[in-house]
Amino acid sequence: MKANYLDELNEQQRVAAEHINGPLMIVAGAGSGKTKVLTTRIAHLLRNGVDAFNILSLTFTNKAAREMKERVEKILGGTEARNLYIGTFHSVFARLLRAEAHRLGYPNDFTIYDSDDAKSVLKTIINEQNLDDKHYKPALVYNRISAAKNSLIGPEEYQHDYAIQQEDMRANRPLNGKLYDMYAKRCFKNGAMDFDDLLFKMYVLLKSFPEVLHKYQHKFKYIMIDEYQDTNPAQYEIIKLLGAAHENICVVGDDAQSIYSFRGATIQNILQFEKDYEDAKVVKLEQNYRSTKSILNVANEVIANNKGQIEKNLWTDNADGEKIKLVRTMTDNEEGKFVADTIAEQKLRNHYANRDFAILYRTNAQSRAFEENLRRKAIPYRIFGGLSFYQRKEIKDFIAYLRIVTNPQEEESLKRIINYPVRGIGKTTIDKVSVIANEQNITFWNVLERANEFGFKSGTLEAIENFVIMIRSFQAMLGKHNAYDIALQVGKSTNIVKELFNDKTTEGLARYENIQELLNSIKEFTETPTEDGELVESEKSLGTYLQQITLLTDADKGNDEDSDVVKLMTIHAAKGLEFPVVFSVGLEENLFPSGLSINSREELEEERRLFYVVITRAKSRLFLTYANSRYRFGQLVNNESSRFLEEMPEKYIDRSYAGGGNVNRSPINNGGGLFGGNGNNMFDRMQKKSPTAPQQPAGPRPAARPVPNAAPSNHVPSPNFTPDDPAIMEPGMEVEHQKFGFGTIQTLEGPMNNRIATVNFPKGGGEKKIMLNYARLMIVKK
DNA sequence: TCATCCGCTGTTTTT
DNA sequence: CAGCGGATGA
Repeated sequence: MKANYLDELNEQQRVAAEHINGPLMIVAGAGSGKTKVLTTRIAHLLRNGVDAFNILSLTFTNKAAREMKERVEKILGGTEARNLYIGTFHSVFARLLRAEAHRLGYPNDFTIYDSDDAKSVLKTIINEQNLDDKHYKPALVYNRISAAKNSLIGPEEYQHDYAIQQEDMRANRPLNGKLYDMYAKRCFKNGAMDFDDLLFKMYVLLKSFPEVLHKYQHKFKYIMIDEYQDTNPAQYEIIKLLGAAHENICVVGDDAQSIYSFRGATIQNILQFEKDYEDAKVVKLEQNYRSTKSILNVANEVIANNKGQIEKNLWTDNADGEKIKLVRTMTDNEEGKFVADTIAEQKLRNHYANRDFAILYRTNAQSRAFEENLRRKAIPYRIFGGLSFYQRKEIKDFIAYLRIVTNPQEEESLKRIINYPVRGIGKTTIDKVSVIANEQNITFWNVLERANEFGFKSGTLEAIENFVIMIRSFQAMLGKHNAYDIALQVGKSTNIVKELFNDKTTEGLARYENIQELLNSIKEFTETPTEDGELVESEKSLGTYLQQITLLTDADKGNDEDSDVVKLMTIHAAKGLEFPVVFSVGLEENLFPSGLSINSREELEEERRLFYVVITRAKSRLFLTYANSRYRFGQLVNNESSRFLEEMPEKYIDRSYAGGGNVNRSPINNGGGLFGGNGNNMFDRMQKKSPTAPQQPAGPRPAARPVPNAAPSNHVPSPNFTPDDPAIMEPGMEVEHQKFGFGTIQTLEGPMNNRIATVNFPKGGGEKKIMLNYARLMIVKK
């Protein structure tokens, strides 16, 4: 261990890192070095005699967990660090449940359902109940169930809770509770837990088995929780139980970055920490080491619009840096083009590498315009999130086989593969098996095993029997062979690999490659040495592998973090990360803030925190972009700029960049040809397209609309019309306006960021007041 | 039983 | 503009 590990910390950081016993809350502002503090604190604990086996550190993402592990290893060296329990809530609990699930009546090799699996089960149940799945949409029902579980409300309680029942009645879905009950029973029968069960069942386990609780209380004497502001009631209660014996709970969080309430997180957990633990020590980390002053000041001012925060004053010693660039484009595609062009430009001009850029958006669907334009410019990029590798059809199909090998009672997967590849067991047969299974109260697999008892047609019976024999042959390999060998055998026996290999279409090829990648990942899994085998004996088993990958998101795939690519992801996915140059895109009403969140103060504040998060991802340069119109549902819709833009202090904003708020030209080529390069600038086109378009010509929504009223003269703008920066305009100059033609500036008034010019247009209707932020003028003669 | 085509419907955010 | 589910015909 490095001797001077505490030396690199500032005073507050050091106070936090040196705290050993008793509850501790670290309020860590964005970029204030909380990971450093956490990792140093772990080192400090060990230095002071705490056993690594007694430390539990919980994070929200695998990425955060991995980073923490790596950094701890750097301080400690690998061997000691290996004994620490560091992981996400979900993965750690899955691991514990793997050792204890039998107590709850689940197989220890229980299957973990991702949300697609869960919705699929729900859909089956809804249909079995003869309910309309257009009304009882699986996704909606799933959300209700998920919310309930995250609040530790079981099916019984759900059905007897008056308020909940009222809500469901009002939504005209009174049977949600019954569906919840049936869903829970079906999952149990399938030997499966969904994501929320990993928390819910963990709680039930600790609550119902005092000896288990005692065991883990004793084991985890020191508990640390990152991103505490994002914990939900289930997580909160589990932590409370686990920590009750020693109360060595250290939570780190930032209420300003709470962005997961849709997942049941409640900001109350962090706000109440001091009340929960009366002797809690509170340390605030207020120095930001990440961003420039401009960026940080904007972030601070924006977040000040939210109520009820923990008081803190985030500051930085860093340089002022450049102003934040605000850029408006006509369409989503132009937005993509602007970003790609600017990345190319910044690379040249400021010697950035691809990896220095991040494009961050509110919804995954926005990625396309950026992808296309980056590809066009041959800029390598990678999208994080979206459809996970493990959600692809061919991968899910293959994994379904593996799941059945370890857990044949799991019906969802069985139905997936029973006729894939096609082996003559169609829908009719599957339905029949389902009905028999329900009637006889046995599993789907049991029916298949005993197919000869149920009068299937001989051809069908034969197909079923062959299927059963094949699955059994895989199962026979368990224990004797590792996960990779079994997977290989599955690929061979089922002909899946060969079939995909022979499919020479582009999609077929891609699918083949994906399967190869899956096989490789399994191989890698079996060949990587285990981290520790303390709680689970066979870490390399197929069962472990399956549980692990379900909890993996696309962002976790591969450790190619160092690869030199531009990163695209949602703002949610970017939390905890930092980039030299950030593009925060799609800053429009109904998109960011989301149209679904603008009706309540709470939700709007969460969107604002999201805006805060995206701003604070940037180290030195930040671009904010929005488009006048973009495709949604295949339809072009007009957008107002985001209300959040109005909350930014004007003095840190540069609207002059490439046609943003003020002037439509690039500082580089001085010609506004950044987009399209057709010499036809955006403002020009917009005016021609819709002179009275409802959207504002530029800038965040102005209080009063400055559009000159009607009677536009038929002035045709000069072909080289390029608006100039209002800052350099002076009375007496001759200028051109797109509609009013040529004129002379009479007076200038108002602050720089909102200058109003009085211009006399001899042919354009005489004297006009022009708000320069919204209507552009080109200087003709000084 | 299976393949193809048409039409509908949906967009937050994630472990 | 997807992607999916349902209907339809072979």
